[in-house]
Amino acid sequence: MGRTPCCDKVGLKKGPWTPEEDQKLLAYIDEHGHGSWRALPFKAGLQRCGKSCRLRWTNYLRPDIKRGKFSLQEEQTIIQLHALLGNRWSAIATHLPKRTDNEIKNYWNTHLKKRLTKMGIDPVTHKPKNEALLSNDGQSKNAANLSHMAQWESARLEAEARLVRQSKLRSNSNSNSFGSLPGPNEFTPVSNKPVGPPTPPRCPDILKAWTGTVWTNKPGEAGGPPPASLGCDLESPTSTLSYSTTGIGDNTTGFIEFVGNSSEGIIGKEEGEGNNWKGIGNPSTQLLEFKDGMENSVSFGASHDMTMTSIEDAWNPESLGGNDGNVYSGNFMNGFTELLLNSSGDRSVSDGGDGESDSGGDGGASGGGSGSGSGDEYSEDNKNYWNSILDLVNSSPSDSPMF
DNA sequence: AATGACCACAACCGCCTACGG
DNA sequence: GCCGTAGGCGGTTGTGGTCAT
Repeated sequence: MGRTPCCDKVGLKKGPWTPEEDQKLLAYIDEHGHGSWRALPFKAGLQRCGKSCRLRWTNYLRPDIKRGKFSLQEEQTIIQLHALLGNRWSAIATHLPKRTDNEIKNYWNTHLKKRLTKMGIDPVTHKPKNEALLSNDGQSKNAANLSHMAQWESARLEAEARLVRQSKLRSNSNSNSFGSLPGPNEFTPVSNKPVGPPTPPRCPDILKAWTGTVWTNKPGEAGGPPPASLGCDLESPTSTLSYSTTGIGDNTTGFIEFVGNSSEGIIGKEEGEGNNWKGIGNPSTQLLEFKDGMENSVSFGASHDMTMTSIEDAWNPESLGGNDGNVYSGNFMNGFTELLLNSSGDRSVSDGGDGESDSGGDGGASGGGSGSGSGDEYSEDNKNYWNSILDLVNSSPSDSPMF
């Protein structure tokens, strides 16, 4: 409040960086690390404020930044994560290695947002634009469920970020060489301030849990979850998940419990605004409980490889509006991606060569989002859209850096 | 060729939070 | 507990490039 901007000092340069300035900044950080950003400009001989230097470094000069066009998969990931997290660009960026939050934000605002709008999908809610006109019943129920899920994942990411911070604080044994590159938002080459090892992007566990809810069979079987090699194959062999609920969205209590063996500590948030986080346990048995205002509660742990027990009520096919008992009946590349790309009209699928045909059927927001149509169509569109998002999580290739 | 509209992206601004004294 | 500082985050603006007329 009322703090003077760091760039108010007379004589400090603003605006685009010159190659010379870039060179100075690079050379200085390469040799000394950035240390205190405030002191850096003077030491490096730059007529810039520290904040400007930091931004230039994190958004442009950092050696682990990938520049250029976003791949199809990156686009999918951004959309899917945005549907879950909203405009939390830094959180989204943690799932897109080598991309900065600023870059993702810009790309969203200039490309993806428009594309979704074109499709007739509200880029904020990721729902069909005039869904508000639709009747309630099952659809709003579904939306409520999805909203809940998004809340969970959002809260989980928040907790995960805390975990990272804590582990960074604990860690004091790693150098800051440029050789091993951490995630985009974790690169902190401070010479005298060791940082933790780069943490690989982690699987959004809760999404797996969501998708898991509709697996009716065992892994590998038809209707069952994909084998570990297809999803996130994270090493936490003793992790378990138990879940019981009488329905998300009603006033009874749902409960998920993750028990893991991660070596990381316990994280938790207590007494949020309307949401309560509770950290329970020790490094070998972690529990994180989330309660929302509706007395639903979910517990997370920093663990993976969950085993689902009972969850039908929350995420059975009916609650998602499916009739065939299989939410994953659509192939993502043939569904959501095509839907997206077709509507964009300015891109072509270049990888894999699939997904170019089969435009009929349940093609989601067909017709470029005409904005008219029956409630049933919207119901289908909405369903397909979200299913595709969930599908993406589920169908990420094993070598995907994202999940 | 000139000009204006539009687009893409780098950079800035202001607020918030964590942290140390 | 209070205060000041540093750093992070998300929204917005500025600027250069491209396209259409």
